[in-house]
Amino acid sequence: MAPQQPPQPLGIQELVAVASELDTYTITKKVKEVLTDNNLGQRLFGETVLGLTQGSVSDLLSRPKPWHKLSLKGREPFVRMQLWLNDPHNVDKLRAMKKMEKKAYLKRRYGLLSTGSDSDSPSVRSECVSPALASLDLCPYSQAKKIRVVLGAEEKEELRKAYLLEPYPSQNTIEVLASQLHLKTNTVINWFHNYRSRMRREVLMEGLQDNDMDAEPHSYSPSATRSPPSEGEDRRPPSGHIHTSLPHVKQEEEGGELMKSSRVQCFSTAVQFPPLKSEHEDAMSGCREPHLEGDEQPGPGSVRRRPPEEHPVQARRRGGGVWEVPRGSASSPGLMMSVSPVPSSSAPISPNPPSTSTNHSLDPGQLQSPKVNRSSQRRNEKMANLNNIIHRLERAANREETLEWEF
DNA sequence: TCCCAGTCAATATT
DNA sequence: AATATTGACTGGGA
Repeated sequence: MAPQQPPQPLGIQELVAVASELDTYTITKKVKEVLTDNNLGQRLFGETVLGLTQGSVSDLLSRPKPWHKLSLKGREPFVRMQLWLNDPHNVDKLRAMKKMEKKAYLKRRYGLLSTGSDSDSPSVRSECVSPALASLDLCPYSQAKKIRVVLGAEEKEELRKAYLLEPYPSQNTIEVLASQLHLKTNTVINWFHNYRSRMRREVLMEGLQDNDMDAEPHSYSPSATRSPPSEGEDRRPPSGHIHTSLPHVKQEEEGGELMKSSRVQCFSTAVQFPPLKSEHEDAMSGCREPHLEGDEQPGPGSVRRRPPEEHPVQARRRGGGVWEVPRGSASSPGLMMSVSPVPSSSAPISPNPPSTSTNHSLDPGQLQSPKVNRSSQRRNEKMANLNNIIHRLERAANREETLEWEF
């Protein structure tokens, strides 16, 4: 479908490699803003621009990891986002794409041609009958949707407790847990992997935002126990430097630059990364400003449908359609994302050897290192503020309907 | 073989 | 309908 999407030969990777530090938080914030403002969904954006599925996009947008904590691969989506933000026609293209999808959908739906059967809208094609009974598989292709294991609240609670005691359970512990909870050992293993990983990220997020952001409680586990991974973590606050505000999407920036290297040609040459520091503020200048503005905006939904489903994943996977702005004219080899003098710790990830320490177990619940203190203090202030507002609202409301205001 | 970062994709929530 | 959550997988590194 994608209009002109020559697979986008790798190139991003090169870009990523030379990209200077990007402020992932600001980027995602901006992206969310643009998407909601224009009524564009994550699915469309993800599949078209990032080559990722909706769930991944949601995850990425809501809890971006700081640049220096990302691996090369992890940086890719952010580079794409930045590229997209810099593309003056980003929204138009996405809209066009949306329109095309809709058209295609209608076509299928009402058989304006295609192989009739309107029955296909959402994922039909799985005449394979119910995933459940109806034969375990049989269906040549569809391996009967894999049934998703859903851990019960109780099980999760147990696992969490176990995690607090042993973030890195031994094979034996795992076995015990598995049998105790009646789960497959793999499920337990996966759970620990996922939990550790998400917990880690959660902590990163705290350090990152904390600054602006509203007092939204973004806690990983809905229910109780939250345990900040006590790992050594060298976490640093936000990706510190980097200007706080991205240039408004469509704003021309000065110089043209682009890479025209034979294979990187796929990128909109006109685009360029934001004026990342470079200039003079070089090294540390950081500190984001307290800018906070409302982000998020309820974007009333609109047309949307399920993907045509070619092949679930594969289809788009392949750079399915990453923007590319032909325009090869005026180009100057420079990449733009200035490879700032200080690639910051070029190291993608900070290895924090978990293994070594066994003393992970501490009651995460409370103890917080000074670093966390600052943020929690801030949070408390915000909380207090919110409570205050709520309180006043309540009082105001009470004047009218006393009852309904039970919180 | 173990861990992790990234993702997918089925479900849950909004 | 759109977005968020989360168990399972994949590919890399040590």
